[in-house]
Amino acid sequence: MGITKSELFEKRQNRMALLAKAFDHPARVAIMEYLLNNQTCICNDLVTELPLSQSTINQHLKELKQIGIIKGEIEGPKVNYCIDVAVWEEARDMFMNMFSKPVAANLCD
Amino acid sequence: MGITKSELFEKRQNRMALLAKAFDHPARVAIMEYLLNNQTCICNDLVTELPLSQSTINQHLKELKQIGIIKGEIEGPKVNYCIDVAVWEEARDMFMNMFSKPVAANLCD
DNA sequence: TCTATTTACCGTAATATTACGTTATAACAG
DNA sequence: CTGTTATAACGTAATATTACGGTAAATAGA
Repeated sequence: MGITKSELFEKRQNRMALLAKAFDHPARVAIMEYLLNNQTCICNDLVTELPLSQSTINQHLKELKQIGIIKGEIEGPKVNYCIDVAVWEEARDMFMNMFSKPVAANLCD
Repeated sequence: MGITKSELFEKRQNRMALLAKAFDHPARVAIMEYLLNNQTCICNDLVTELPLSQSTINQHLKELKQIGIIKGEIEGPKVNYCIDVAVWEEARDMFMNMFSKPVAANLCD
């Protein structure tokens, strides 16, 4: 994107924005869902599963790893990816907290 | 961004990615939180509240409106913004569903 | 009518994202 | 050693995002 002035917002708001990025692209939603259903995967599993090239999928894995919500363990020539439970739970708590706030009935129509 | 090949993913995954965009920038998190706490707001409230220019804030409001998670009602020279409850609940359901799936203990370290 | 308030829109610059092809590397089987 | 498989890394092009200043339009009130 352009420059995001993250220094001007609360730490918590920046953190939530970062974690939301794990879900803000359909490929990353698909990858997270795959990991939820299969515990682990290697890049090639996703290449078979998703209609994207290996390099594109690898880029999404890299971004998810950068966010911290997944981890990769090198195992010979492969890398085993899995969800980082601590970060996953942090994200869950943040979204739960956001969505647990009461919302008034539509006030403008 | 670059081109997102949304036609290649499930409708649900594209929908989730869209809704996640309401939270993938700290300014939008701040706007959503402001609306949760105050029910409604006008653009100028946010200009006072947030360290961003009016045009930038207006752009974020436009994006949130495009996502559908907020609505705007014209009232004289002002526009009253509020959360669209139906879309909010759709987002809540999607994230709840995502985070309700059991996550295996870390399988790679 | 004049003015202040409020918002929307335009243009711009800088930067990030998405996607792919290509190439490099590392482990393993034969 | 060679070929296969798996992944990462590099370069690129196209497009989206973020942010701002400036400007225009619309309403409310003096």
